[in-house]
Amino acid sequence: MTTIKDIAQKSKVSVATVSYVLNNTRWVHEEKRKRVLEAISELNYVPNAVARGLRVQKSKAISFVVSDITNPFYPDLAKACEDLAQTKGFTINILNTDDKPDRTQLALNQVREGKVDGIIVTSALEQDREHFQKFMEQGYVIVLANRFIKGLQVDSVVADNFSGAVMATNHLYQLGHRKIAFMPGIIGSSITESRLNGYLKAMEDAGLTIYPEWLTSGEARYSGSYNTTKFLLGLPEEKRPTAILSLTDIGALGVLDAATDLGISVPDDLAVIGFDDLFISGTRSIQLTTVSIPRYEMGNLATSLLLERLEKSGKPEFQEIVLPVELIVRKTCGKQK
Amino acid sequence: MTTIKDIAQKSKVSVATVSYVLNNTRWVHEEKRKRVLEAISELNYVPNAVARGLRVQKSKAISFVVSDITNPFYPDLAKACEDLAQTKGFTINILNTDDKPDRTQLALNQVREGKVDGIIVTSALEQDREHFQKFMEQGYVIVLANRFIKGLQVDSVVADNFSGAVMATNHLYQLGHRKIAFMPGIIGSSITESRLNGYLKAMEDAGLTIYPEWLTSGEARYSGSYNTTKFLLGLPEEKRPTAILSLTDIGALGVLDAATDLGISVPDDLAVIGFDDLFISGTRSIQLTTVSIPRYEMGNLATSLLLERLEKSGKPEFQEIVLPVELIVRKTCGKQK
DNA sequence: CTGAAAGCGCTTACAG
DNA sequence: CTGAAAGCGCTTACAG
Repeated sequence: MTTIKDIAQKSKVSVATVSYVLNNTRWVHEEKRKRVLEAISELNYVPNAVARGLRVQKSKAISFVVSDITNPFYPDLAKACEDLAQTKGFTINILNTDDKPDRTQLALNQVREGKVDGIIVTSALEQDREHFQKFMEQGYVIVLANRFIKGLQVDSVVADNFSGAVMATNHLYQLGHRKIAFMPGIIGSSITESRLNGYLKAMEDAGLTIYPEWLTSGEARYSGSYNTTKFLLGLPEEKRPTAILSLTDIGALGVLDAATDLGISVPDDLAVIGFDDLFISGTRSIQLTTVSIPRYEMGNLATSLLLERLEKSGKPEFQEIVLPVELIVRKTCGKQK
Repeated sequence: MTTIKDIAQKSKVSVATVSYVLNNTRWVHEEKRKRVLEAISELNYVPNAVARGLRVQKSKAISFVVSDITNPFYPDLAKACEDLAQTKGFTINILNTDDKPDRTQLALNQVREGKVDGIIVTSALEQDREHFQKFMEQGYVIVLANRFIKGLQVDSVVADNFSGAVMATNHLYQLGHRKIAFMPGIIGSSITESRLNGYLKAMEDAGLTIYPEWLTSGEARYSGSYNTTKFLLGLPEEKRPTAILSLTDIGALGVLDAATDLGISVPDDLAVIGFDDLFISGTRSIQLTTVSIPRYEMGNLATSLLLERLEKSGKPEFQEIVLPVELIVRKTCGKQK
């Protein structure tokens, strides 16, 4: 491995000078400068980032934590993060938590260990609150994206999930549906809560009744949604929903498949709406009506918030950004009944 | 920030001793040991990984490079990598190349800079050959997954793409198809090449003719495949394929949608087969016949190859693993004609 | 304009 | 069983 010392020797200057030309951080006599540059290219030298990091106490890396990168929702976020980070010379670490709090701790430790300078978490849960609180008190920087934690003072960028759920529910109502079920996701997630609240509000405003059986899911993935749908569609006539609002598009796929397997046709006998607007949802074979979440923008903003806070170590106001969402009407709700 | 020195002072031992209890690397008198442990938990100390990394010349991190994490094929690979890496205390960096060679260079530099110990690249291209060659000559470690580079001496784990294409083509042939088109992907990728060769071989063995127009794609994504399909289906009768073999499932979705938009029904008027067997492909609305690629296993093996090579610095034989694939027959090819 | 030297926070021979 | 000290490869006050 060739180091700065080798370059210094070969070009007959001090290591200091090499460092200065490397970083362009002070004027160096043209001739020396040239010698240094030559030595660098001859010896194929690339500076050691770890040594530099130790010295300047910065790693130029950030962690991006997701609950499951395998869920097509997250790669878009991660991509946005990497795209921006890369232009600033930052490297990005991915960490899957599977929504397990101890995995999130692992991510926090990456910054305590100095491996990364800051962290973006898209998988915040209510039970993380104290850990995050303490983490920030220790002076570390974190920004929340996608899911926030109520009342926690921290930078965050989320979608307007409440309004999204209201819009979706109203859409169903306007189409003539009166028995509208909502399938919540994991508890402790602000997404489940905001969307549930939006649904509840819209149902109440419409004077519709909600059967407790409708709110049992707790699992927004494909198979959980598939099973819940079979349960819902097996309910006695009066309680059997004519419309299902799924927490995610992936979940909605489970709803669709369960309906198919039950011989129930969508949208004629059942309306379904998802959340996210994944690429796949727009496909001719799916045509899912859904609430679109601006994922790329969310990842981008979260990253720029983090990078900003990393630059200026002051303690400016925390920013809580809420991104607007949009109802994308396609084919899974059908026409006016 | 609290350092090993603080712990040493507080517990009245040397920093060496602290280090030894931290790493459990030599026997320490029980009493001192206890004092150290107490100090650690009282001061909430966590060792600095960067300093350690500099000292031992290891970062305990690896890079995982993909062409585009947004393509649902890759997250499964990445997940496998992280799952395994995490159990060994390794952290993983994700880097998207968009199939641009200079981005790949960035990844190589991450290891030259000491940020990561090794690298798994799933997006190798023929034009990377020399860079990888030199990289390895410099003593750095790399393993190729998914795509390999012919003749390059390096650890690799890929799927048996050739056989997959043969199986797919034969399936179509047995169903009665005689005009079977193949839509290649990016050139320089071993995947395009192996699958193309498999297709060519099967077509030849069956004595079928191939029109050059059939091989024009060069784009395995959705929109490229969509457009190519429109082109193929617009060909004069004799050259118009009755079956299309897409390089990927995502591409096959484009084929499906183009057919739909053209009013051509699948599988009655057009058979389509993909590659990958993404989750979505098995869904009731898609039911895509496809060649399944064992992604998770591929990521897992690649990671364990890398980790192995990182441990034993000797130069054992390079391993070239080829994973078997499977034809998953679903609904997009229909019955015997 | 330039260099010698301290120091970032660790680990690990070396000596006792 | 334990400690003082060198050193990993850089950057950056400090002094000239």
